[in-house]
Amino acid sequence: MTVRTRFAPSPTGYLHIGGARTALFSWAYAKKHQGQFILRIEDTDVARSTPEAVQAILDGMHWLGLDYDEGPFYQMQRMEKYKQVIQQMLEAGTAYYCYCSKEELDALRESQMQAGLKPRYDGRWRPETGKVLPDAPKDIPPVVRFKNPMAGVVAWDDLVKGRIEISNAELDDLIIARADGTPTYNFCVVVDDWEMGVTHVIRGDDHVNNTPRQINLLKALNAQIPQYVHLSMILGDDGQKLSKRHGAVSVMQYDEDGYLPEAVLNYLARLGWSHGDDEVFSMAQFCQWFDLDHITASAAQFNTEKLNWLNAHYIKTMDLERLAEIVTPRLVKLGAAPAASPKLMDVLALYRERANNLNQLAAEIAYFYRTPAIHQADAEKHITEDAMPAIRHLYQELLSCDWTVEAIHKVIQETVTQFQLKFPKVAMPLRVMLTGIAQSPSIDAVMHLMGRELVLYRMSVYCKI
RNA sequence: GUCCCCAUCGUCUAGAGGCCUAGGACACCUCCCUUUCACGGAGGCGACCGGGGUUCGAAUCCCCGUGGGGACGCCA
Repeated sequence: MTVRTRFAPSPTGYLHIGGARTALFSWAYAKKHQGQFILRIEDTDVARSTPEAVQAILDGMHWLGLDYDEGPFYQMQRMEKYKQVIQQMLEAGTAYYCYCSKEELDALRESQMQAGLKPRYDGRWRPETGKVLPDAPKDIPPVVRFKNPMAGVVAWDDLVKGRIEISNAELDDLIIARADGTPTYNFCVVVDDWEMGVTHVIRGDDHVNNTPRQINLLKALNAQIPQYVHLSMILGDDGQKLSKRHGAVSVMQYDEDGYLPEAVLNYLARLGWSHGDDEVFSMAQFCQWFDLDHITASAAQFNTEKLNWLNAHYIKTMDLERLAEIVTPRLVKLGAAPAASPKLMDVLALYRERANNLNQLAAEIAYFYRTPAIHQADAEKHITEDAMPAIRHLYQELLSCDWTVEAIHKVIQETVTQFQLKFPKVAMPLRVMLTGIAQSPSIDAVMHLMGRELVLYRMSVYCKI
């Protein structure tokens, strides 16, 4: 039997980091077993679902490169199927109409909570042999409830958490169709997973409580029960639960913040899963290695610093041409359109090991393509009167020396020697004049990249020549 | 409240009863490299939640406790 997994987000917000990891694991598991990965949009909550959220999820998946073999399927487009199954269940007696009003149910829940009980539907409209049901009120449109077994336990061997058993006494008759006829989440999931032949349900562990209900539903439909894989949640950097109000950001925000998708993916892959001591690996490698046995059952705290490290690693090692492509728009945003000279790829080759995100990288090289912003404190500290004679001399020498890193270095060295200074005494003011700040790669390499004309121009501003 | 889940360095984790004096990675600290900042290299700091069992032997298995989390919707 081929493996079929799915990612089934509800379009009520963007794709966040937890959802992304769930999608990644589902995707990888399908890839690993040459199976299919299905994308299904669970949009039955019409009030909260939006087309913008659908697009945001699609964008997030695309940015991460999580491609799907089937879908996206939209549950709202599958209404006929659901209604058909509900009708069958009604006829088979595995579901029934319930005429309780919302107010009635709220009151019931309230009183049960008061009494210290688990709030549950009390089965007042559940048909039972020998039981007399009240007359159906004409003014209340009924919901449809599933007739959950009263006795026994539901059990499954969760591929992450191990065996989980829940007593049916803990469960109540859940609503599978609202008063307006639209089916509800647990029911749609069951019908879809069944019909789409999903073999492994990989999802967040906030769904473990839904699993026994879904299994009962599946059994009532005589459907095959899939394997369940419940992933524990991802906590924020501060150890707190991620929520819309607190720290849960769109994966697209990572793009905006200068992260590479391969870094985010690699980071996520290692969050809650491991392969010995391996930390850095490609998605191709991940798909070969990925297994359910090494998924952690406990919650994992997100660590931005480790993500930064991975991001830096990928910036340092990725294809230069692609790096240039990605950095260009970020430079433009800073008002520094990359020009013909110096070649962006050459600049990046020298600078990329210094940055751990793309925005920072763009900001660091911007002065090649626009006037540098002079850092006042650095300027005051390094561009001092006693350094100026040497700088002026150097300016003259640079007018005509060979324009190679070695030649430039030699000229600076000779100047330093001639004026009996330490190397930094000349290099630091030079650095600030050319770049605006006191940190840069090797100054001769920077000058070489910058070109004679620009170097002399920026020096001249200070040399009063 | 009821049910369910979880528990190794600050963080992500390795660990399937002896290989554990508990390994790796991020972060942090020191040193080296160096012309500044980085990168890189070499070291260092640092953990099995507590208590009982089982066993010749427990981070690993069992029980209890504690702590954390989740679920209890005509949301998904």
